[in-house]
Amino acid sequence: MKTAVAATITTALPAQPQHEAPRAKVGEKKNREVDSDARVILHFDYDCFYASVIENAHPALRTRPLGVRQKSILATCNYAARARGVRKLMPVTQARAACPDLVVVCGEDLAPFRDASRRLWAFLRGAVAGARTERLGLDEVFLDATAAVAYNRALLNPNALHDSFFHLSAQDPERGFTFDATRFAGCVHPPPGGQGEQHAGSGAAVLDDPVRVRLMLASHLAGYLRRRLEDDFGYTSSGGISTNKVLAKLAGSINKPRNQTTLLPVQGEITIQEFLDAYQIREIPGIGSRTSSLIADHLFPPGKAARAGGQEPEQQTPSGITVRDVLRHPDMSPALLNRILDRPGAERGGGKKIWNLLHGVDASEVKEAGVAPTQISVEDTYMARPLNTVPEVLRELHALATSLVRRMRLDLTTAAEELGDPCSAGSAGLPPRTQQKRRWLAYPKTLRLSTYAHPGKSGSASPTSIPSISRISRSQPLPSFALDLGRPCAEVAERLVREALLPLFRRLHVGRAAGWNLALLNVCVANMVPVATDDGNGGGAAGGRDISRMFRTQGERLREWSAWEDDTTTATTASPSLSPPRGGNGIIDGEAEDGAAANGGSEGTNDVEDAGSASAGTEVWAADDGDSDSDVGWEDEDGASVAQQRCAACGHAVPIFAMSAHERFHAMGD
DNA sequence: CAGGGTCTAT
DNA sequence: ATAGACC
Repeated sequence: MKTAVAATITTALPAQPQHEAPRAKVGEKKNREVDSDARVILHFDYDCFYASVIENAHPALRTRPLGVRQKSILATCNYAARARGVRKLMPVTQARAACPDLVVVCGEDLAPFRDASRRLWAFLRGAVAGARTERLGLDEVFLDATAAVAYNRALLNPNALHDSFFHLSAQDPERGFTFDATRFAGCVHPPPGGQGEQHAGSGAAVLDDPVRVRLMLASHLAGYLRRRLEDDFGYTSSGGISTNKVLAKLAGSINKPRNQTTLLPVQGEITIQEFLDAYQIREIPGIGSRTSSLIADHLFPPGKAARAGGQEPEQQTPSGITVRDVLRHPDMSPALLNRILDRPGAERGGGKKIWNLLHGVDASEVKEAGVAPTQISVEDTYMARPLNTVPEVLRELHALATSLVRRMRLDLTTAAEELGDPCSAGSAGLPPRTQQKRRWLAYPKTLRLSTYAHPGKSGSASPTSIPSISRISRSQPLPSFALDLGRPCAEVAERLVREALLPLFRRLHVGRAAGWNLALLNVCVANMVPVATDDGNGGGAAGGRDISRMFRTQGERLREWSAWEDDTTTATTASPSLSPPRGGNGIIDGEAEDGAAANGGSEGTNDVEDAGSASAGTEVWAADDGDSDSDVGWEDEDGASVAQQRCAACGHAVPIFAMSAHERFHAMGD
């Protein structure tokens, strides 16, 4: 049946062009590596992610200006706060000055963010058969939808474009959504209407340009996925749709909160290049601060004439140098960039890579990440009061080691499914009180300790531009007792400190017995070795995702889509609900405790005082927990109210989609 | 500045 | 094994 549907529609369509000629590209004659527009890449960026996680756990905060604090700065803030002048990375004091009733929540424990990120990612990776997904940090995801888009393009019926159906799986024809193929979903850049552009509405005319059709289809896919992220999980996002990663990401930033943009490369380089030209080079993903300043310094040597903008000698940070400035520079070429960027440790084809990025060319693939991380690290900074004595260092090492061991157990183990033991068949109710048996998915071979000395004190370096003399590290094999699941985290951690971390510390700081002025400690495990499993593929890196490889070649994609193995198992097991075995606090408690803790001394005080005297902080928490309702009703865009449930634990009214997140926070606090 | 994380080059 | 660059 399923195949019948597909086959019918397929044969009703004219055969696909065997190969679409790649557009001519900058530097095409030199090099074949320039990417054709063959791919379709989506980029998702969850709007102010940390703040959204907090809001989902405490919906009453949604309507209030909210900032998420890490140490003394705001890691992020919601849009209500931004409307009142609060910005990302703004010092807390400054933010409070700008917005006195700002609600500030501590975001130093990343566990809730990590958890939310993983669930959203699990959804995205299971949503589109044959797609590969890559996570960038906690709040961004790339999705290579080339195969799915090709499949759906072949199924398009030119006579019923308004009533199209996007298939998310070739196996299950029911899985998908309807859409209007005569238009794009969301915004398009450059905006329609310019140049000699046809209006998109005119029937099959739209189908003429293959790249355009693919991106149109992809825009609907992105729109659908974003809607589900919002409706099912409570997370709004910004989406970018284009033909490679760098363009997709840039596209997504054009229309920021809760919107999406499809970047059309179709009018040839001119459009794309004009679009890119105005960006400061630092804003191009893949061009970091180091590269930017090397280029800026070369083009406009410091101490010489002012720049095009005629600005004052600003910080060298944003540099003001635009893509156009670089590309218009006399003699500019990949080779010149290579020379500019050449330094010990520099990437080999570095100049060419930057050159390509500046032209919107990016051949890098969307890398499907493994289930297990390749590295786990835990760190804390001590800018306000650097560490100088052995007892201080020991105390911090112990704290770090404890959370490291906890993280290892959380992220590197999985519930052990006893293969020959169907005892656990009644799995709905786990055996009460018994520890869930866990098994290592992968284990780290290496333990590393890094430190870095306070820049301002005694170790004089120019604090502004060069963070060069920063981290130093030593590593050694991870002792095997670290993998002992039978002992409490704290016990393992203690032994780890004594037998491994302290020796590493001595190796790092030979000579001085004290007085290191340490502003940072980082403990890390790395070099993960996948543990073999019975299911045929190693539990680690690429496990189980090889199948997506099958969809890469154009010629075979249809057949492969039809041959797609049932992916429902992967989809459902992809969202592991590891119950957090943490004894920690909810975020709110964490904030209160943070302020009261003896630990920091310096930065906690502000929060406590503010919370106590200034109305904002505590009031909200109190109202949030106890008083069930001054609650502003939940409304969606049109003002219709959103279905809510009462939380059994706290009685708070919570939108249904947010309930699971809300409950998790209770679970963590208890 | 924060707290992580990934990849690359020696 | 260690550092650097990017996010």
